[in-house]
Amino acid sequence: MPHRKYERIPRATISRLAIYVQELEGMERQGVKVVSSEKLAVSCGVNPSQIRKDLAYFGEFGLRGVGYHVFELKEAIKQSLGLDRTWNVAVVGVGNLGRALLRHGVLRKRGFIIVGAFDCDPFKIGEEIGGLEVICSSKLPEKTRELNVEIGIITTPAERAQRAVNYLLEAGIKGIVNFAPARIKTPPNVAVEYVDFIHHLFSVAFRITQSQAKGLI
Amino acid sequence: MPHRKYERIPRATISRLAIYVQELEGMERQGVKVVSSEKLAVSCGVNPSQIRKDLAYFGEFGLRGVGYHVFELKEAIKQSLGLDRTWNVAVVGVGNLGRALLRHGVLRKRGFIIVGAFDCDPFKIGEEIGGLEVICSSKLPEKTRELNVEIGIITTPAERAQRAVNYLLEAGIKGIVNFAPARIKTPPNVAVEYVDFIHHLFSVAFRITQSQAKGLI
DNA sequence: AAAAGATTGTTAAAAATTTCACTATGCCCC
DNA sequence: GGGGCATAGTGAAATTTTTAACAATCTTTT
Ligand SMILES: NC(=O)c1ccc[n+]([C@@H]2O[C@H](COP(=O)([O-])OP(=O)(O)OC[C@H]3O[C@@H](n4cnc5c(N)ncnc54)[C@H](O)[C@@H]3O)[C@@H](O)[C@H]2O)c1
Ligand SMILES: NC(=O)c1ccc[n+]([C@@H]2O[C@H](COP(=O)([O-])OP(=O)(O)OC[C@H]3O[C@@H](n4cnc5c(N)ncnc54)[C@H](O)[C@@H]3O)[C@@H](O)[C@H]2O)c1
Repeated sequence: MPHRKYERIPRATISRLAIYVQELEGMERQGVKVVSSEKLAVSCGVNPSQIRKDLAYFGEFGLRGVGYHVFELKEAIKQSLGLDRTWNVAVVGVGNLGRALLRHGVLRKRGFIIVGAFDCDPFKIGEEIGGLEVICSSKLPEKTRELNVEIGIITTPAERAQRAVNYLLEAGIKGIVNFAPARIKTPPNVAVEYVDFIHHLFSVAFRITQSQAKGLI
Repeated sequence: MPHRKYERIPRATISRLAIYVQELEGMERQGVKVVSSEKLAVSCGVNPSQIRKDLAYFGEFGLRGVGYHVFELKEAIKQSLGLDRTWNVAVVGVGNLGRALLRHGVLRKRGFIIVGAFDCDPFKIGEEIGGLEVICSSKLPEKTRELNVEIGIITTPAERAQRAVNYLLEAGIKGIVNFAPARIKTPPNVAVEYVDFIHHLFSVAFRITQSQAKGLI
């Protein structure tokens, strides 16, 4: 079957593919060699058809009557997502969260190399964190280009997010992951994702409230 | 119109309501008193009908011909989400990320009070961070009940997440926000949310790859 | 006080996504 | 090598979610 390259791929599919990769890696560590859509579905908490459908957007990776080879499927998904290469990223805002990111190894392990760390606080500039020197954010456009940054990670306070984004846009950034709790304005050709952990707390609080309300009725 | 309390409310609606609150707070700071669904939609990046529909799940908050009163709408949404009260939360895993959360004021400002910080590392136990003493995670069930924790935040490494969750479940926790990149098993009456920032990086990488591929064709 | 203008709440239509059901295909055992 | 079993891939159906359209109603103007 030809790969459906021209079909629009649901956002939800991409986020599930990331979950599949995660679970496949777990299985790999446990020495599992082959897995069925049924089994993978259970461990990802989704419907088996959903998995098969999601994969069908990119090709055929399974063996009928058998299942999927864990390692191969993981590699195939990663390749489909564009993760069979490394990506240069920059962190803008070296506060509590920015530091946590710089110190955390998981990014590099996943192929996202932090090549720049920027802050506007003179006390932070020059400091070394996770093997990187903090650079003045006035040098953002220049350095972003120089370091060949493709993705920017915003960890400034909310009210500074747009300014930081503007600097990145100036340098022709292609994608942004925004941790600041503020919507940002970007041209349509820039991929933006929001990591909004407060929203998840809201959601949990709501669901608890709701299930308690239901219990009372 | 009666509130549609018995209708199932889409997950996506809840997450948008959180965005509305965010933007309404921004408008409030700028002194905006009244806003139309049209204007709010622009600043949230959604469709105006979507906003009116989302709000309709909970009641009527607007004034035809006028719009919504910013402060009142914000309060009404927060009340609908169960945020018109405080929630006791506990952080499990006081590493880079756990520390960032403990030091960050935004949680408290939103009504989520961190009442407990747990870690299994003997070198961390007893340390004071953000005004809280780090407690040994073996005391989790006991302390969780004692402190009346309702929501647990998991910031342990992925392979420890399930263990931490089990402790929380033992204590009858109602909701969990999991930052560790691992799916966790919980009974259906526990609300679980995943904050998976790597997924957002994956998504950005994919969208960049895709738009570049499109450009080449 | 009526008419015009604006904008909500709501119903209907459209679009997107998920799930189901079935067909095709591969492996294993006899 | 053929039959039975398992499971991927896929087209259709069901469901959910989003968008559009419009009647209801509030404010402002004349
Ligand atoms: N701390 C957390 O656990 C956490 C969790 C989720 C989201 N967030 C969000 O992430 C953001 C950062 O949180 P934090 O706790 O690290 O805050 P922080 O105040 O510790 O750090 C913010 C940093 O951004 C820098 N900064 C400000 N304006 C800048 C600019 N224009 N260019 C470059 N750097 C600039 C500041 O100097 C500071 O170092 C906030 O928006 C916060 O809401 C934080
Ligand atoms: N650092 C980041 O920026 C970042 C961002 C997103 C997600 N994460 C995820 O968050 C988690 C924590 O990241 P981190 O950088 O803080 O790691 P870390 O190694 O700095 O901290 C983990 C902490 O958990 C503690 N711990 C381990 N097992 C425990 C248990 N059973 N009970 C209680 N505490 C336990 C450890 O002692 C350690 O203090 C990881 O799963 C990571 O993938 C981190």
